[in-house]
Amino acid sequence: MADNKKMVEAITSMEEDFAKWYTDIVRKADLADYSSVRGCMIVRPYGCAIWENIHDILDKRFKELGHENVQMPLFIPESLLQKEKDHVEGFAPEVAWVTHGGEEKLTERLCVRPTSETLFCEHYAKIITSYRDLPKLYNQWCSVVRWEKTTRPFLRTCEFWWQEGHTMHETKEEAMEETERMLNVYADFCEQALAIPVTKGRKTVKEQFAGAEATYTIEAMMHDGKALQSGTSHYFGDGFSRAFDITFQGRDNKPAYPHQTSWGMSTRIIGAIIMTHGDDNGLVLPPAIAPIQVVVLPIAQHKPGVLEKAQEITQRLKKVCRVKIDDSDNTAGWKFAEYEMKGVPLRLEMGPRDIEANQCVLVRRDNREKTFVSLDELETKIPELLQAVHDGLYQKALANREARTWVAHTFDELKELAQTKSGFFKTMWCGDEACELKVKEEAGLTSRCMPFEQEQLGDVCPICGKPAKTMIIWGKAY
RNA sequence: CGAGGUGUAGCGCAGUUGGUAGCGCGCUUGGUUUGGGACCAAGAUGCCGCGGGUUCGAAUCCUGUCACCUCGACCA
Repeated sequence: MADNKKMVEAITSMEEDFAKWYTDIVRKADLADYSSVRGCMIVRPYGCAIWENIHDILDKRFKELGHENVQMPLFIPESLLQKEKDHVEGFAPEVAWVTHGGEEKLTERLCVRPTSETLFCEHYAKIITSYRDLPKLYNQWCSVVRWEKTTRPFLRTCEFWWQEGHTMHETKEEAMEETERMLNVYADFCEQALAIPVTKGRKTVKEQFAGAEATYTIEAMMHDGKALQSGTSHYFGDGFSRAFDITFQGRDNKPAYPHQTSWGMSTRIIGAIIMTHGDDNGLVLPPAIAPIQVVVLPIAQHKPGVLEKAQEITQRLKKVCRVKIDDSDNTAGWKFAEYEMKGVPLRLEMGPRDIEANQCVLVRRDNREKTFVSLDELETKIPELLQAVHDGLYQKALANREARTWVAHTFDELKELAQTKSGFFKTMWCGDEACELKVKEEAGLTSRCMPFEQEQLGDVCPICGKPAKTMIIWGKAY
């Protein structure tokens, strides 16, 4: 049996072709499909369920911190988009334009929102008049469109789903605190819900968001050593406020411009989950966002009592986890492979022999470790094992990041490392964009971030020899 | 946007010097099965990516176009 050709082709191994492995998982785990619209994906129910879980956790957290949800228009009039110079320059090359309504040509083109700063600002100008109106803490869940040239499901699609928070504050300090607070929300979410370790830091001016004064990022490392920007938080100062003429009367009775932030996390994070935890058997999902946390597989289910017992256990477990029973006619082996492909964190096997012994087998997805558990102890054992899977995933991801983090003290060393290794490359940096461009040209690396957790690796910039201002991480990014 | 590659059944693919399309899996029906992708039998499924052209005849040759993949460039 085992010697026969596999009935269903396995996915490409990571080692052989990481990019193909990735798309194999997207398709075979039923996360997403291609559509007839270039660069746009169909998020299938299983992928959608993951996104809904991400949504629910983040949304709850945002609301705890006082944010309110709104829905803005899908379209932005051209004149509105153009109000902030840097912003429009950054986005214009990749916006989609609506030029007609029915057969009639529009007097002004409408762009399909690539992000909604301008819409929020236009609205804020109307509703903010006094310091008593501040802060305004708005968030929107929606999809946006950016006409990307190269697309890959989840990682970069022309349309993607996200949340965008847009807040207005009385003072610079308050806005900067908000920027950092939301970055921390993302970082905690990645580590505690997704089991993805992230590096928090600031983007260089070159990599900063169009129109922002400061952009902060959480950078995650994928299994192949490439970096993925997993969430960003921006501080805008009062640039947009001035451009959109948003003013309020301050406590001192004088007019003032509010200080603004925006922050976002998108469906791209699903790509991060795939590439951080996945293996050659398929997807591996962190329990907190897994649509199915435990799959119950009755073995030899036609034998008397088996199916009934499995259904009874499933009902019971609904109180402690997201559980699904698969009582289809597929063979046990088929089901094992199927739910491994789908990344279900725990599998519960239950056959006639188990039932006789009042036990079942729990198998962890992350390491396939089997545990025999008494049916009376499931309610305590399952949460423990789900936690163990989470911890296992986090530790594995962390170990990969540590193993692929390198330090360079000279430019030659950096170039050498870039040639032979993949991952994060730490160096000191003088802060000049000229050096950043040189690293890109000669080492093929871009700056990922200047981490909040700094290390003193030396006194000079290894690229130009001038005094160093900061430690920076270089890498290749998705 | 540049270089290269691929489009044939739901999926993976074969299809010779042009002659009117096939295999495996999946799917449907019935039966036997079920502790690592089961077996037998009988079925259904094709605008050969799309548009032009050459030809008596095109999946096959020419041409245009669209999509996807890889590597660059670009990108919050």
